[in-house]
Amino acid sequence: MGMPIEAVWRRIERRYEDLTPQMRKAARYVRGNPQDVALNSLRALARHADVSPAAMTRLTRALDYPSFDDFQAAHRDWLTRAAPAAFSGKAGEILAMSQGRDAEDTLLDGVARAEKANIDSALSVSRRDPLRQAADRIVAAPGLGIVGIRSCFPVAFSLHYSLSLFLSKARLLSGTGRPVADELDLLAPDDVLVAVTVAPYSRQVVEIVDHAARRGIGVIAITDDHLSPIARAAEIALVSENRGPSHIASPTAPIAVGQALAMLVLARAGKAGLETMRKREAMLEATDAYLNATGAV
Amino acid sequence: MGMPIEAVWRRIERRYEDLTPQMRKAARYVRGNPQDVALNSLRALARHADVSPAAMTRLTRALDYPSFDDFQAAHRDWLTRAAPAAFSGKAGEILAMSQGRDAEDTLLDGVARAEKANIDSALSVSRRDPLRQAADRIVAAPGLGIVGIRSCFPVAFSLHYSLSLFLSKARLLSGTGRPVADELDLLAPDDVLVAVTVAPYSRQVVEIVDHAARRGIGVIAITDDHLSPIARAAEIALVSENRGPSHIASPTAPIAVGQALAMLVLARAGKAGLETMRKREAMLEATDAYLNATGAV
DNA sequence: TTAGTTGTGAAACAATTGTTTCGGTAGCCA
DNA sequence: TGGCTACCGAAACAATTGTTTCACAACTAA
Repeated sequence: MGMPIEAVWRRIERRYEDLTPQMRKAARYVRGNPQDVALNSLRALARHADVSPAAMTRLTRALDYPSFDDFQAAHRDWLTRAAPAAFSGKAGEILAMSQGRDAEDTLLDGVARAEKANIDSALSVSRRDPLRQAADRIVAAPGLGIVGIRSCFPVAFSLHYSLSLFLSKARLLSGTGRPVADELDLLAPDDVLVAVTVAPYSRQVVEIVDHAARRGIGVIAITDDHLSPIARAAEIALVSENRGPSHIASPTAPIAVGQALAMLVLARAGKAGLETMRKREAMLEATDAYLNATGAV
Repeated sequence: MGMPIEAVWRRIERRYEDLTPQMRKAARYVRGNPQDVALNSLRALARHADVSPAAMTRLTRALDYPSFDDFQAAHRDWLTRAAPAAFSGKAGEILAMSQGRDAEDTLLDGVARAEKANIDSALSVSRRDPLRQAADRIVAAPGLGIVGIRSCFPVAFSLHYSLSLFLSKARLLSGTGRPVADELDLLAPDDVLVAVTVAPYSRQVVEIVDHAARRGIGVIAITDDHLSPIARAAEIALVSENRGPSHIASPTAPIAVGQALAMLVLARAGKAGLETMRKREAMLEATDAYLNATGAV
C-alpha cells in the first residue's frame, strides 16, 4: 500500500532541469527535507523553502501528482515506515483495568498491537539472512517436507500451500490416518524438512526433528526462540517472537515468516516457477474451482 | 528540543481513570497509534478513533495541553526523531535499489508493511461491532461449524483450534475423505456457520454458504470485501483487506480476525471457559504432548 | 522600439481546520 | 416521581488550508 517516496525523488531528479527557478528551489528543499513535507502544511512548507505557496503547488503538479495531498501521502508513508515500533512499554496492560466494552476494546487494541510487533520482529532486517539461506536451501534440495501440528498446523499448511503452487516437490506431513512420524520416510538425506513449533513445544515435532537431523536431513526451524528445542537441532532457525495478550498463541507471525519464505523461493524459481503457477491456475479455472471475477452467483 | 512523547503517555496512564468514557476511548487510540496523531488532523483522528471531534479536543485539554497543536507537536517530534537520516544522501545512491539483495529487501519490506496494514484494517475500530456481534452469536448458538478451503483453510483451522480449547461445540468442516458439503448435515437451523474465503472465491464455500443460509443457519463470513459472494449471503461479515506484493494471498489478516473472534468468545464464556481450557491443558500434559517448560530433550 | 512568451506572487475561493457553545440525554440521589 | 449532575455530539465560529485566477514583471525575438 502507499506509493514509495523513491518515485518522488526519481521524478525530481529526472525533471529537475525542466523546472522553473522557483520550482527548483522548492524541489531542492523537498528533496532535502522529506520529513518537513510529511509533517507541515503546504503553506508552512513553502515558507520554510522560502517560496510562494503557488510555486509549491505548481511543483507537485509538475511531478505529476494530482494534488498536494497525494504528494504528501508518499512522504507520510515513508515516515511511517521508518517509525519505531510504537508499542514500546506495557501501556496496554495498565489500561486494561476497566470492564465491559472498554475492556474488550483494550483487549483488541492489544491484539492488533502485538500482532504487528510480532510481524515486525519476524521480518526485521536482522532476521533476513536466515530467511535467504532457507530459501536457497529449499531451492537446492531434491525433496522437501513440512511439518507442524496443533496451533502450528496452519503455519505448515499455508507454507505448503503457497509452495505447492509452483514447487511440486513440497510435501506436507499431515499425518492423516497415521502417525506424522511415519511420513518422514518420504524424505531422503540431503532433503530438507521445515518444522514449526512454538512454546509449549509439541513433543512429536521435536522428536521428528531430532530424528531427521540424525538421518542427515537438513532442518529449517520456524519457532519462537533461538534456544527452543527445534532451533538447537536445526540447520537454520527462523525466529519470530510470539507475544500477545491472548491465552492462546496466535500463529500470524510464523505464518508471515512462511509467506515471506515462499516468496523468496518463488523469486529464486524465476520464470519456471511462474510458469507452473500459471498452469496450476489454468487447471483450477478449468475445474471451476473459483467463481469468475464478477462474483456472480 | 521538543517535548517527549513519553510525557504524554505517562499522563494518559496516570489520569486514565479520571477520564470520561469517550475520552478513554480517544486516549486508548492515541496511545496505540501515535503516528496517526502525528500525521492526521484532529477531525480525521477522531474519526479513526470513532469519537467526536469535541471529545478529542477535550482529551488534549484533560492532558494539560493548551491546544491540539501542542499535543500533536509532541507526536511529530517523536516521529521525526525516529526517522532515518537518509535524506542527505546523494541522489543516485538511494535510487539504485532494483536488483539482487536490494530487490529482495524491498520485497520483504513490502510484505511486512502490507501484513501490518492488513491487520490494522481487520481490527480497526470501525470493524469491531461486527466482531462483537459475531462473538455474541457464536456464544448463543447451540452448534457451530467452521469451513474454509485452500488458502483459507489455515484460517478455519486456527479459529477452530482456538475455540475448541474451551468450546466443545465447535466443529471444523474439513472434508477429510468426503466432500466438505456433506458435513453441513451436522448443523441444524439456529446453528452458526463461520465461512472463510477471499478472492478468488472458491465455488465450494460459496455454495455451502448459500445452502446454509437457505436452511436457516446463521452465517458469519470472514472475507476480504463487503460485496464478496459470501458477505452478501451472510448475517455478519468480518472484512479484512488483503493486499500485498505477493502473487499469493497471505492469510495473516483473516487469521488475526479469527484470533480476535476467539478471544471475544472466550471473554464471554467467562470462568466456565477458562475452566474447560484448564482441563484440556491438564489432559495434554498428562498425555505428554508437550515438552516440559525447561525445554530439556 | 513592440509583440509575445514565460515566470511569478498577491489575492480570492471554497473547503476544512481546531475550538466553543449549547441543548439534550442518561444516570443517580432524594 | 422530580431535580440534579455529568456527559455528550451537533452546530456554529473564525482561522487556516490547498488551489486557482489574474495582473504584472522579466525576458526574447524581430
